[in-house]
Amino acid sequence: MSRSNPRVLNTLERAGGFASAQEVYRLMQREGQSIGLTTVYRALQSLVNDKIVDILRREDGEAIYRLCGDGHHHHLVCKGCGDTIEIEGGAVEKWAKSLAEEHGFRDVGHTAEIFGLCSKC
Amino acid sequence: MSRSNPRVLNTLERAGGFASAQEVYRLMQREGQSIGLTTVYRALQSLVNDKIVDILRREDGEAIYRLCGDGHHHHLVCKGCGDTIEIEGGAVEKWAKSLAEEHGFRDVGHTAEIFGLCSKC
DNA sequence: TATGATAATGATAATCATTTTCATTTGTGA
DNA sequence: TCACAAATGAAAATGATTATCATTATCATA
Repeated sequence: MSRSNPRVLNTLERAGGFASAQEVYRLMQREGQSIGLTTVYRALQSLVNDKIVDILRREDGEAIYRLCGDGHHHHLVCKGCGDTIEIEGGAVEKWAKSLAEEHGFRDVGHTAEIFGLCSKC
Repeated sequence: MSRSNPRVLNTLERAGGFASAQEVYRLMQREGQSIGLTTVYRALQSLVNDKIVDILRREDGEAIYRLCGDGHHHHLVCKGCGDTIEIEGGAVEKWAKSLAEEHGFRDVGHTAEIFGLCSKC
């Protein structure tokens, strides 16, 4: 029942490990890969089940899938052109962990994104 | 131009200060209040602009509106029961601001939420 | 009190991401 | 080759949110 289509995973990787289902689909289309939107959704969902990717939300509620595992990082996103810069967030990691422990939370994750207008926009 | 309809705010309060637009609308309907869905959305959006309520997301992406006190803060949310704790994020504020400036971004905002399982769940 | 400008309202239609349905294709083992 | 289960994807359904646009309420002023 492993629907973790390798082409989808590969595309997500090449997208910087950070993209929505629609974006993965459009990217594959543009590259001439033949795939259906449904399959993209199913593959991504399967990757989430297998804990290979993480799911979080954009400001408008659209789901974005993120390769998780070792290199945990955050993003600086331009609201104008959508350009994204990956950044390290050491301070945030510690902040999140200590606060969660302080309140007796376990199995803790966090999201932290910065958005604004880049110099070009 | 203040569209912060007081009936909507009042309903959100009575809903425990934590509900989606659809829920606020359905609640008002059930109570026999005559109001349109559009107005509910506009009123909630206006309350967000006025920083009277906060917007965050359910796991399925639906927006939930949340009465908040003054001041910018973040949330520690339980994935099990939905219980939410408001927290200060001094470290995060500085982190976001300095990183954004470093990359030449302006008009900057950020999100930072921590989620996990609380001690009860 | 009329009048008119402006803001507020809400029914309806449009949008957009996501999920369901279902028929078809593909892979695999007998 | 045959049969059968899993995978695929086109198209329709769903559900939240937003845009349109005509109508209605407000309110200052003539």
